[in-house]
Amino acid sequence: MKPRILVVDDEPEAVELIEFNLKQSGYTVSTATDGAEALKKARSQVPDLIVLDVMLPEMDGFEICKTLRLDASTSRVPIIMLTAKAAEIDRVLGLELGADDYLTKPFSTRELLLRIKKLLARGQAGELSENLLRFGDLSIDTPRHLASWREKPFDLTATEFKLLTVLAQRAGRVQSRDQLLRDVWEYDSLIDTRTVDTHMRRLREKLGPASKHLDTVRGVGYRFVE
Amino acid sequence: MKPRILVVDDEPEAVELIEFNLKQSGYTVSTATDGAEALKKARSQVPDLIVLDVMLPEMDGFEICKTLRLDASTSRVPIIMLTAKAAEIDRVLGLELGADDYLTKPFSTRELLLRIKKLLARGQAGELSENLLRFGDLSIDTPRHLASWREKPFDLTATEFKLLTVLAQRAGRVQSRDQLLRDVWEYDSLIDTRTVDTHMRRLREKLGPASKHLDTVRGVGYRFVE
DNA sequence: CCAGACCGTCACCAAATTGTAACCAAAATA
DNA sequence: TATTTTGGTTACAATTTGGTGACGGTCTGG
Repeated sequence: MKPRILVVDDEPEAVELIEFNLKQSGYTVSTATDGAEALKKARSQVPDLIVLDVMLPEMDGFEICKTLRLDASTSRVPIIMLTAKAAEIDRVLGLELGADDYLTKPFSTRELLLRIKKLLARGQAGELSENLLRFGDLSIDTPRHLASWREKPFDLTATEFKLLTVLAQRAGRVQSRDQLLRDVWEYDSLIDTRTVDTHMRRLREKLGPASKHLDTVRGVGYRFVE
Repeated sequence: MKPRILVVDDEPEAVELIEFNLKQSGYTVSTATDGAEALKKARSQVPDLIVLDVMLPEMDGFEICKTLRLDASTSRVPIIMLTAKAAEIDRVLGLELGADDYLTKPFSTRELLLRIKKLLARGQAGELSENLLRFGDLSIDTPRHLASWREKPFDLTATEFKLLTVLAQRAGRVQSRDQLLRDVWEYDSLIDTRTVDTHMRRLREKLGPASKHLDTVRGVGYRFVE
């Protein structure tokens, strides 16, 4: 999936130049030449990154940036500001505006491409790493309470999801049935340890091909393998 | 594209005066001299702004304002109220009516033009983005306390609206009942209660087709899906 | 003061989930 | 090979969970 980038600048030649280079590099590009158009496009199809010139007629880049930050859907889109004056930099990157990077004109295309690449990478890493576990085609998203195989979610019950999560979080290490009972069921007492087996079966059944990640270690317990 | 403005006043001379000045300033103007006519015109071709006199025969400006706010297509049109008494101002601008600005008669034409310009500018720039959540046909406008489906507003109570808002703001992430109690009801205590469920039911009922966004995650809580 | 809106609870019900036991197959052991 | 141990599988009853309708209390605008 090609990342979508919105380029905003009031000078058509500048836009064209950037657009050409970005497309060369494999991005999908949309453009705008004034604030209203920029906001409209940013909202109708939220881009993965925005390149935004500060100097614009009517609504300037600062305004646009601030506005985008206030809107839920666009508040996290990385923004690279293009600015003429070095003096503006602090404001651009500071809390008030919260742009993610800047370039002073004139800038080299290579430089712009590098910054874009960096920001896109950061976005993908940061967002996913924290609460999202990924093992090839299998992904587990804790806050959403969704586990999926190739983006197709499984229909897991609460216990099954927790069991899978606990195992995946300790991927590689064998977990005894007692450990699982403690961590998944939060029982002090001794419920039948065969309960774990039954849940493992159900989990495997629902996971289908993804159940290859669930190993039985005979005489010990279960293990999640990558 | 010239902004369209609807002027409503029962005194023909007043209407004429305003109309003349607005046209001078490059606006397209339509007029009405009573409530029924005003509503009809406002609906048939939604204006970009309405100048509305409070004192009108039969249906007064308050009524019209309220009615316009309830109608999907006109609920966001900025309204400037013309009022004789300073005492009415609170009510005009408050939540009940939600006019966007007011002028006490007599007023200078220059003043009116300034207010109009300000409101129209706001409308184009910030208004839509600021605190407006959009999920396909469903939109939630926090400051206006208005949630709507294809621009048709729901008739939600305060609690229902807040519940919807909190869920939508954390779209995707499951919220436990305890979390919802804390964030929507601002309870500290974790009393066992079915209150959340009941409100979800009422909310779903009112949302109709839009309730497809509201997922139940059995054993965990509720989730707003996009 | 009253009617109506709004809200928190409760009781009930259907459905989903879950723990357990009984049974079977495979692996380990002798 | 026979026996024992371990884990998989099936079935089922008990429990949990959430949806729903109803009720009474409170607040508010008229």
